[in-house]
Amino acid sequence: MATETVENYIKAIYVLCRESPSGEAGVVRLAQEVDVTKGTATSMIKRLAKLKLVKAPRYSGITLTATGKKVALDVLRRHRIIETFLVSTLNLDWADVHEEAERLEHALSPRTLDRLDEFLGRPSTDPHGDPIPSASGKVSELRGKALSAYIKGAKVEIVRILDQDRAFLKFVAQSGLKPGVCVTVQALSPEGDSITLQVKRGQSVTLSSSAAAKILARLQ
Amino acid sequence: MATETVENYIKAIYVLCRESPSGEAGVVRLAQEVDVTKGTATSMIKRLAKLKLVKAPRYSGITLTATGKKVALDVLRRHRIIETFLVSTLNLDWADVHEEAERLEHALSPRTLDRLDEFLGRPSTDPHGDPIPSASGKVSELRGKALSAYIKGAKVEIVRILDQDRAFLKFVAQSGLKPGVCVTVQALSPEGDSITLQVKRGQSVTLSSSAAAKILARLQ
DNA sequence: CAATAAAGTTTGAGTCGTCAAACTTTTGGA
DNA sequence: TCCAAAAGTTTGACGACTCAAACTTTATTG
Repeated sequence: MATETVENYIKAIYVLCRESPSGEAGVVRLAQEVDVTKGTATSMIKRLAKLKLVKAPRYSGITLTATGKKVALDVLRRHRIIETFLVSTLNLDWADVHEEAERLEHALSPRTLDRLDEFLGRPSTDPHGDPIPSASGKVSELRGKALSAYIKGAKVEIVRILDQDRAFLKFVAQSGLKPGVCVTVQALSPEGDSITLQVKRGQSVTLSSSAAAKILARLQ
Repeated sequence: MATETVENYIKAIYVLCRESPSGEAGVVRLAQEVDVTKGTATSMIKRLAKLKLVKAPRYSGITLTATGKKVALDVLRRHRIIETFLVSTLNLDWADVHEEAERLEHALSPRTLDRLDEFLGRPSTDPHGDPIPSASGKVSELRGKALSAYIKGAKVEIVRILDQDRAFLKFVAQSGLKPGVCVTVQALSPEGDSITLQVKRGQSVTLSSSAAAKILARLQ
């Protein structure tokens, strides 16, 4: 069984690979993500390579092996089920649950996880709209385009927020932009680099396009 | 903040002190409890003493300081609330939840714990009948005498099982002796060193008196 | 294309928690 | 009372994880 630290590295590598266009993770970003120095990250990567969880040619990008990917999806599944529980059952704040799940995800047996999943009604996404991998390790990474990609007048449903940063989530929630909410694109300002949304009658929000890029939505 | 390992040692010391007539814990028993060698236990005790969590004069008994006791009760509170959740909400087996709670208890923030406690309706005991310390660190260790202390014909209610061993709990549950259940003492056999209980009409169980000593009950 | 910045690696050292094995102190009978 | 067994301690070593700082390789850009 992978140690807690190993699981955290693997999860971070998975996320970084998703984010990067090349599909590879870098040492410096990884070190940031798991909050260690780059030297530490390098030496851990060596261990992960020895464990056959990652492929990491010297001075080159890091990728997960099939085994590594399995571990990552398993951790992610645990993480997202826990987040769902914390929000929908314990009514914890949407923006606060990430750190909490971060700790709990390593302490849950498969059996308890399954019971929790059952209790929650086998949800397919977590409160941020992130898809929950199946027990067998499948994820549907589809659904939605960035808000910034829609045209004026488009009526869309928010489906996912691509950022776990507390401050950002707090802002998003305050603006009423949780997954499931429907909004209309009211104005696009390429000069101002911003987008204005109507959330409800009489309530509208303006987002920078970098913020809008981290919010996925789909038509209607 | 105390590390996970430290918390485990403190919890074990607390439990051992309760059990022992002298109110002190010994190194060998402690080592058994946390599953390390006695040398390891000794060196950890030194660290705990440096942290002012225990008092441990050389070659003598271990006791918790006031701070240590606070830590112990805090861990115990987390442990027991989690056990309650696992049994009453997730319907996990009574006998299985101890190990699970053992891992989860270290990963729960105070806020989440409080929400969980609230969700469960602020229970005063866990599924084994063990009292849940209050958030401020109070426990009511009262309630009940060992089954073996009652006389023939006594009608009693099971209130607590003093053993977390899976096999024992499994047996106890199978016999229908969970906390809350009422039984009648049918026979006492000092020669056979056993006690026979009537659980329901037509169903009775015989326990060794050592087993009966680990089951607490109260009259009527 | 050279020089410098950025990315990545290595080295030496430290902490935490652990073990096995040798050792010392305490204790409970014969 | 004495002495083995039990309880407790010490020692030296190791694995997991970390850091700081020196170092090497790759990327960037003027």
